[in-house]
Order: sequence, then structure tokens, then C-alpha cells
Amino acid sequence: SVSWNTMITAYAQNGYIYDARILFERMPGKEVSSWNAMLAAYAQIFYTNEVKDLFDRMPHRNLISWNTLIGAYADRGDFEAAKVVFESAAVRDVVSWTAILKAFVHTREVEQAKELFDRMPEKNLVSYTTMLVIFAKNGCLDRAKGLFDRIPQYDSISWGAMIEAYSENGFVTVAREMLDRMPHQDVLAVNIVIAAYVHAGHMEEAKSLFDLMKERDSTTLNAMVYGYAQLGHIDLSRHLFDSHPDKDTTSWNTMLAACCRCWLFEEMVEIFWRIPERNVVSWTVAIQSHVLRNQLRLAKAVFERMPEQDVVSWNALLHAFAREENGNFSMNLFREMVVEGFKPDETTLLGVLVSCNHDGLLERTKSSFSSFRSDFGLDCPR
RNA sequence: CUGCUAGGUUCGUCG
Repeated sequence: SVSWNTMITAYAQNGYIYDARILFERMPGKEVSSWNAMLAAYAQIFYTNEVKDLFDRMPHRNLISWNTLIGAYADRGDFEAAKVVFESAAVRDVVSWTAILKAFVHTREVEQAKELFDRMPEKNLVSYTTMLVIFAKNGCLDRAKGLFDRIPQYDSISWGAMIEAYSENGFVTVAREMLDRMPHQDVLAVNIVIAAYVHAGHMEEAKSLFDLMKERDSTTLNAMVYGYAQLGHIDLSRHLFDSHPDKDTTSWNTMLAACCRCWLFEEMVEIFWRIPERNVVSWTVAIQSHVLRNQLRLAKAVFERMPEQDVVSWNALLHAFAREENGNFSMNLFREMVVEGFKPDETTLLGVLVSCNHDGLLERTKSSFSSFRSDFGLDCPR
């Protein structure tokens, strides 16, 4: 039974969710942990509905089952749903509390998060780090630092989170200092600082740190590829990309987007079809390449051809038409999207409003506002 | 009695 569970997890972690499910179905004498493994497999790829369905069908549940469901909702920022589960859970522990806290990383409600954090009956390094990240991602660098200073014993994740906190709030030098003072540097921590340099456009710094690394991974390479392209040095991007031993889909997508940014559309076509496993991001970059050239019909054609869409690809198309004074078309897209079961976000909302606005449909804009609020819990975008 | 659940980095839309 243990080995069956391990197999399910292994399949899922390598992207074979379907095989994991088949294994699960054929498995004799499923235990709670087997169900949990399958729940976790779906949660990992954000198949929230499948998690919920499976959870409801479980003959028995334990703490881990409940926590997995809470985490699944929290992962998509659905605090309300997570809360309902949390409150109806028969048992809770520090993992349940931390899982629900994570919902606020997405909702950006810092004060609510802090309130929850303070109410936690028990805290550990993970919950501290989660709260630290929420602070950092919402511009509260000093509060993040304050929390960090109260941590008795660091590990590389909490230390790395603080490095990232400085990075994303513009203090790259401090981030670098923290990296140099780090007890046990790992690749991931170095990647954080590389990304910070890249973001700031400081490719010389990024490169010298890159050269110092004795161990690199795909993320390291991808960040560098992105950085060079950002400065228009597509040749350097390409050179690094070609030297990359094990490209994953993200590497290919990075190179694809790099060409897109530099308006190298012929190269894009070549790269696109060479990608071993295209995903929704690859397709959305392809859409964007047409949007940039104002080829809206082609953009739409690509959209219809892609195997599966997500909110971002819908938004890409919707915004393209919204800008082109196609208010009604955007509205139809929006309705279609909802019918298809996708949850609009604030980017969607902005697109619809933009199109209504310059179509002179001000009344419709206003009524849209209130319906967005009530139907989707969305407020006016920032 | 290291099977299943919570924390840090890279790619696409809007910013």
C-alpha cells in the first residue's frame, strides 16, 4: 500500500496525472493515505474541482485530507471556501492554519492575514515564513524584517524568503549582502538574487554572480535568457539557450517570449514548433505575437486552436479586441468565458471596462461595475 | 518507525 501511494505521487509529480488516477482506481484496498496521495496529486496542478469531488467520495478522512482540501482552495486565493472547510474540519493543526493563511498571498489582504496569524494557537517556522512572504509581497518590507528578526532558528527557505523580500522591494544590494552572509547557500537562493539583478537590468552583475555559481539549474539559465532579451541582446539569450543541456517547457517559453519581445516573429514560429511539450503559456505567447502586430483574427485563430485555455489566454485575447474598439466583441468574449467556466479576474474586468468605455457605453460600464462586484467578487482594478 | 498535507527563485495577459 505504501508503494502504491509512492507510485501515485511519483506519476503525478512527473506530470502523469492520468496514469496516477488509473493506478489509484485499480489499487486494491485503498487506505486513507492513498486517497490523500490522489488528492495531493490534483491539488498540485490546481485541479480544485477534482480535489473536492474526490474528497467528498472518501469513505474516511483524516487530518491530512482536510489540510489538502484547505490548501487547494487557499492556492487559488479562495479564502472563503478555505475557511468553510477549515471550520467544518473535525481536526486542525498548525498545517491547517498555515494552509489557510496562504490564501492571503493572493488576495493581498495583509491586515486580515496578520489577524489570522496572531490568532494561530501554534506557530512554527513555516507559518512565520508564510506571513513574512505576505508582508513582503505587499510592500511591507519593514514588517517582514520585523518578523524575520523574531525567528529563533532560520533555514534556507526562511532566509531565502527574506532575500526575496529585499529584492522585490528594490533593495538588491541588501539582498546580495544577505546572500553572501547565508549559512548554507543553495541554488535557489542564488537564483533569487540573479533574478533581482535581471529585473533591474543589471546583467553585468547577474553574469558575474552566474559565473561564480558552482551549481546551476534551469531557473538560473532561464532568468539570464530573459534578462538579455530584455536589453535587446537576443544573440546572448540565444547562445545561452542553445548551451542549455536540459531545457524544460519554461526554458522554451522563455526563449519564445524573448523573440516576441524583440519582434523576431519568424524565429518564434521555428521555436514554437520545436517545443517538445507546448503548454498554455507557449500558446499565449503565440497569441501575443499576433496581437503585437494587430493581427487580431490570427490571434483569435491561435486561441481557438490551442488545446486548452486559461484565464490569462482569455484575457490576452479580450484585451486585444478591447483596445481595438470592439466593445461588443469583448463583451461576448467575456460572456463566453464565463459560460466556459473560467473565473474572471481584475485584468478581465479592466478589459471589459476599457472596451465599454471607448465605445461610449458609459451606462453599461457603470452597470458592469456593480455586476462584477456581486457576481464575481471583483472590485475596481488598481 | 524519513509513505500522503502548509513556506523562498525563472516564462504568457493587465499593471
